[in-house]
Amino acid sequence: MEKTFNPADIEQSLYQSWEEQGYFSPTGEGDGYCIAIPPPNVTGSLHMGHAFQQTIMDTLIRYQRMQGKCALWQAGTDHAGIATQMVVERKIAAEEDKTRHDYGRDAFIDKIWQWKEESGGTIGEQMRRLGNSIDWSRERFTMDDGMSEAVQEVFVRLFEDDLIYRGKRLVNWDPKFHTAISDLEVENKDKKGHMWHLRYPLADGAKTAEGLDYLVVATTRPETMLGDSGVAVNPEDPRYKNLIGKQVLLPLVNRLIPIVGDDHADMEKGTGCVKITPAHDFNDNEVGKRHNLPLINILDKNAAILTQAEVYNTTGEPSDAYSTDLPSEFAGLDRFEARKAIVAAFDTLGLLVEVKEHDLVAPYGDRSGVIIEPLLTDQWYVRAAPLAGPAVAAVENGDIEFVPKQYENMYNAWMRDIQDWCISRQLWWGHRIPAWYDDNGTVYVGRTEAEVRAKHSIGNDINLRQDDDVLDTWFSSALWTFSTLGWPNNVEDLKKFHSTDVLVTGFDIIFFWVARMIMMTMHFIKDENGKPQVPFKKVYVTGLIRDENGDKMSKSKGNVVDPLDMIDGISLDDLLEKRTGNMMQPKLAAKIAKLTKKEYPEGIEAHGTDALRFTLTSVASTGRDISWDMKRLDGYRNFCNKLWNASRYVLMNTEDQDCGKTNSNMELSLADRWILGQFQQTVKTVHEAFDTFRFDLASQALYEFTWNQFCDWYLELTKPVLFKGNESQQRGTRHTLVTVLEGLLRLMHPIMPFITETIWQRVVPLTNFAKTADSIMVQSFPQFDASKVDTQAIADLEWVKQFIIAIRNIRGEMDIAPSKPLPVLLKNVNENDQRRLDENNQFLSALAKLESIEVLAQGNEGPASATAVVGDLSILIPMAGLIDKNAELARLSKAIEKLEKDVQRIEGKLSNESFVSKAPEAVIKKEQDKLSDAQSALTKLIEQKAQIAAL
RNA sequence: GGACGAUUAGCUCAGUUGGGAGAGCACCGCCCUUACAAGGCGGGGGUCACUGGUUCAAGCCCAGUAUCGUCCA
Repeated sequence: MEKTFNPADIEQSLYQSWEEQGYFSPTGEGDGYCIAIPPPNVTGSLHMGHAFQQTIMDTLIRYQRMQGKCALWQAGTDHAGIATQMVVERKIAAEEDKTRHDYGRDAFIDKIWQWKEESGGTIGEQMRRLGNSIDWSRERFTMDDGMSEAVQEVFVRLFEDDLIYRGKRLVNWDPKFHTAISDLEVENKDKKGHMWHLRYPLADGAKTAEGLDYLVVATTRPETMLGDSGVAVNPEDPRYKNLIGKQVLLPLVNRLIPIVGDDHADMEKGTGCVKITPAHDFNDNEVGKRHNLPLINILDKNAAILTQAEVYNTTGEPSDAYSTDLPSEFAGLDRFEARKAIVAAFDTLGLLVEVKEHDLVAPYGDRSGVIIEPLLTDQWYVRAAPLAGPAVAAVENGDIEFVPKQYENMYNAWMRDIQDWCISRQLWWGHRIPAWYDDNGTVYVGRTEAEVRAKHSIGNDINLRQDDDVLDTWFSSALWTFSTLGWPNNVEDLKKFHSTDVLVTGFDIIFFWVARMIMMTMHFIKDENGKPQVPFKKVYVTGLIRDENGDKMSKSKGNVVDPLDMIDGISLDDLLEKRTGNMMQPKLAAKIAKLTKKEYPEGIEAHGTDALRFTLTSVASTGRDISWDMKRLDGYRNFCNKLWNASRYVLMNTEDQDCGKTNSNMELSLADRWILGQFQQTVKTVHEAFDTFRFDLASQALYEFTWNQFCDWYLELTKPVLFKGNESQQRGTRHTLVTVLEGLLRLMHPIMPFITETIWQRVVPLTNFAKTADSIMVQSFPQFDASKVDTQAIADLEWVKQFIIAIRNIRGEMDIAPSKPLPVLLKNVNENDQRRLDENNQFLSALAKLESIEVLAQGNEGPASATAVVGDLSILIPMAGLIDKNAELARLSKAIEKLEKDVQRIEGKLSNESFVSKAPEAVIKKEQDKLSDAQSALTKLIEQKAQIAAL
């Protein structure tokens, strides 16, 4: 073996061979166990969130596979409507200077498929680098034939069940992408803006209570006044209530619009008068509905002012309630240009009362980054409320469980007042809506045009045109668990693997995806008794991985760390290029470069996949966010190296030697019996941790055992046996070495697949382990065996450790070279001590580096010595020529002080009457034992100090 | 404004029916001891955000305050 662990040498070839051997396929004899991956965006590349969640999924899958389950990790990607369309649009713009319209819809879609063939596999390749044991033969894509069929089927059935409808509604319109988006895709951000106070003259000589012939409305969006169809005042407002039913003459457009009384107008706020623009504001839309105000649309799909307005009644039918004329000077102006122009026009007319600074909340498209415009359009909706009922119940009754539990609150809160889901998108890339219109605009829904014609007896002479729109990508994602398993055609896998067992995901998509999957799945997938099936039994919610300062990682901040760069390493220059290469703004690039140089002056070293995975599991505690710490990754890389070298030691001492595989004539040392027991405890802890999704505790237990028990103590304890023991002792220890290491590797494998496989291949032939195939990943997972926990051995070895540590402590504090063998004298040796001494002389001498051990006769105080206490036993190291008197006095004083504090504290506790009378007996006993131990040690040290002081 | 979460060593974080404050990294001292210097041995370091309450006993339970974060309005 190499002297240092070099992950790059082993990872890729190992992965390839696993994949070729078909080890990722569900072949186990046991029950089905399935995890459906949250499908990454097909245009995406691997980020830390993926690495985090996928490490957890792979750990779970590998664990369950080794537990004998028929384990399937179902993977794939989603088609990411907007994102993918944009990528390809940018590509044809750059390469051919063409737009998608130059191509036309069909040719453009061909172009996207072509792009997908060439570049859609990127993230899959990256996922392989993580060691993910995904059954790639079952990889799915939300636009593939089977899934498209599922989408179509679901749409049609929901429509037939009256759970999908079409309507002209106000939607969140993205003026950059020219599509509607759902509520969830809107981010509301605080922003500094203005509040304009505009004067609206009253019509027909009406006057306010104060005798004014105008109203003043306050608005943050003056440009929308072109679409006003009313003014609202509070019905209780003494200033204006007499005006309800009267009209104002809308300036610039000279439109007579009514004054209505509505609670929406807040007397305390602004001027108390609110202009109502039902076609461009969600609140106004509600007010308009209540008062039957027409909707006047004044914006086109770019959010620029129309030449002619569109007027509709409240049911969305075209209306001639108002003229469609608009002032020509604003036509074609972008909404923000129009704002300036309209404010200027009001000013000119003397109708601008005042402009105030105002904090407002503006809606932004989460992908486009532009301000969303409420716009009146025809869209398709899923009726959410009926679907939400069973979905809420499933979480309530425990069919679905969130881990950690508190996320159930978040889920419930959202589900309680769930809004209908706008599912149509004005894009080309996606599942085209299976709806057709005749020339009268009547809509027919069906799987194909032929089906529609047949069902509704529409002859071929009648023209039918399919809806141009596609479905929201999340619509297909909502079917993920069952459509990937073959629904609606093949139900075999569905039987075996559905409901899936765990969903591992981030809290940020609980609404987008988790909730919708639950609703859709429960509506469509029923068990043999007709009971709705849940898509997954558990939802393990992870936190976000943030940068070292706790900031969210984002490209524009330039603080993104690529997991592959942690695996392979990257130079500073390459990292700078990666972070600033495609920046539009040079200023930002300079800032990012500076930050990067500061954070990673030497770039990033290679750490390997196993170290990355171990780091990720070790920070996976309870669903909270994680500030990424590169130092921790370094630490776990060192851990890999430690394991590597420990294995190197084991192999050096066992390969080509008799490890007791056939010869059972062997003697186990105390250390052997001890480490076997410690290993069992670790097995137990790891099981418990995995079963409760506490990957951090699993990692911690593995780390603690491997480094602090196996390496620091056990391997050292094998040296005296291997170097000086007899045949059967050596055989026993070799046997234990390979047995424990082999088991440990299997125990660690779910978290660290590569290093464990590599070492295991070398170790397993030396053991009696009956392997079932030629890879660690399909072997059985270690099971806890209480019979192998030898409590006597554990107690004895703890004593041995205490003894050794006591001497090392004196060595360390007294600056005695580790190479200097020490003579040791012992006082107060009881029977048990004597037995332990006799049995472990060799261990003690070797690990504490002793020249001799001598038990002093009763009453013999011994020479002036440095002293330590283990139980009743006093350990003396003669000072002569070795130890400075004052140094030893200082050391003793320190130890005495510490003990005195302990004694004082415990005495205080025990002398407290109410403690003694009320605390459980076990607790009191423990305190009493602690006290007598401390007192006894204290007495010994005080005596010792006096003796030395007297010298 | 409402809900939830967080606040523990210099940093990143554990702390599971309330009963001895922990880990990794960083820090200090000694050591190239035949698995490992990406190492070994030893050591220092915390008013568990604050205030009050319950209890024999509070990092943990309760109430309030502060700061930060997230979601919702």
